Amino acid sequence: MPKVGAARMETIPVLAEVFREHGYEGASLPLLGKATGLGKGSLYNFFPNGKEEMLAAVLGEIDDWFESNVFATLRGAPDPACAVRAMFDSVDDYFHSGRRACLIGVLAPGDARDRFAGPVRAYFARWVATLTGALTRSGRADADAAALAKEVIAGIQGAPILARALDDPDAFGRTMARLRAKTVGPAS
Amino acid sequence: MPKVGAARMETIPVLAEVFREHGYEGASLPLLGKATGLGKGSLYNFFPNGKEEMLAAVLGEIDDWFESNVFATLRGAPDPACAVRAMFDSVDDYFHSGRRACLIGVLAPGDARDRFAGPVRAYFARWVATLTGALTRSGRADADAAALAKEVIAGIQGAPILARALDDPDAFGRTMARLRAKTVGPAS
DNA sequence: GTCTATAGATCGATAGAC
DNA sequence: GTCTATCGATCTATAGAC
Repeated sequence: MPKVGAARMETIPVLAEVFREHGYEGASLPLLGKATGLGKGSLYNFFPNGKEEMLAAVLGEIDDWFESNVFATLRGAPDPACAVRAMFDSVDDYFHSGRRACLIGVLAPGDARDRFAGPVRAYFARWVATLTGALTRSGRADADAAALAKEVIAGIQGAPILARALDDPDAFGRTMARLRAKTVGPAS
Repeated sequence: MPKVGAARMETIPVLAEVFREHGYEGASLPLLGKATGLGKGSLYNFFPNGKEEMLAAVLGEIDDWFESNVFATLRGAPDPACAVRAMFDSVDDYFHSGRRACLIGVLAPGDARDRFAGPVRAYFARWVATLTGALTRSGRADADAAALAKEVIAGIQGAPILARALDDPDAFGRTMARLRAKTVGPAS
């Protein structure tokens, strides 16, 4: 049962950035403490199970953010094409226009992959399903919608990797624009 | 100056798989030793600078592999569209049809990113440049070719992430097929 | 060239003062 | 609730026997 509390909640985005920039193994407790301004004692007070619980809290918050800002709109919007456009805007915002690394990609290796495979898989499965649904309602055939959804999400995952490797955030924006145009036409 | 030798060269692909599966921080010397069947002494004999030199050797071999199997063909082939199709075949082979993680994505976080940013950037820049060239020669306008190249490479980076997260290698193959069709038409 | 032993540093986690 | 002190484990890297 996770603890709740304003102080604890405020640390989660800070912890998230450390995991993003250093990976799970690389995010040491001194590093996490320095970023949050808390000592180890305080961190263990908020997260009794240590790093594993910190990352779980981070993933939970990411999940909530996407549920509120992306999935809910994709599912419920009266105009599915408009919802997909909003998804691209939210994603661009989330990845800081290509300057922010993808936490999920960072969790790919190591123990973290094994321990968090379930939540990560659920997150992507939900994204694929809701995007496929919106594309279907916007008039695409089922099989085409599913394949396009996966292609778009793969592109969204790969674009920050390429943009950061090239040190060219613009590469992210242009790839997003192309994916958007391919799914629901040019930006509204 | 890197050492050379058959025994050293044979360890490099093994080291590569460990880095892929565990990341740079997670690939401990006991793990690397277990995978190669060598003790720490032997590893340091081959790679006096330790893990950093091991990863440099791995990246160098990946670079050579792409240079020989992908970039050279993209640059020199008389039929550029055919060369792009060959690129997709090579990439599918390289990523073991979506079951293999991308080492570059794994290096995104941590010290490894800072230390190897130069080679990683050069690798992607070369890929973008050679693919853009081939697409241009196949008849696309310069700006379109450059943007499409980045979109394709971003998709190639993201597809293994999605496929592995969903535990669905087929998602990789289908995304590759869509990207291929978009650039040079359906498989020959 | 390959091994074992070990140094020196850092890690995650705990205990206990305040 | 936040801190410091500290434990035991693990890590990278080195030294030296064979």
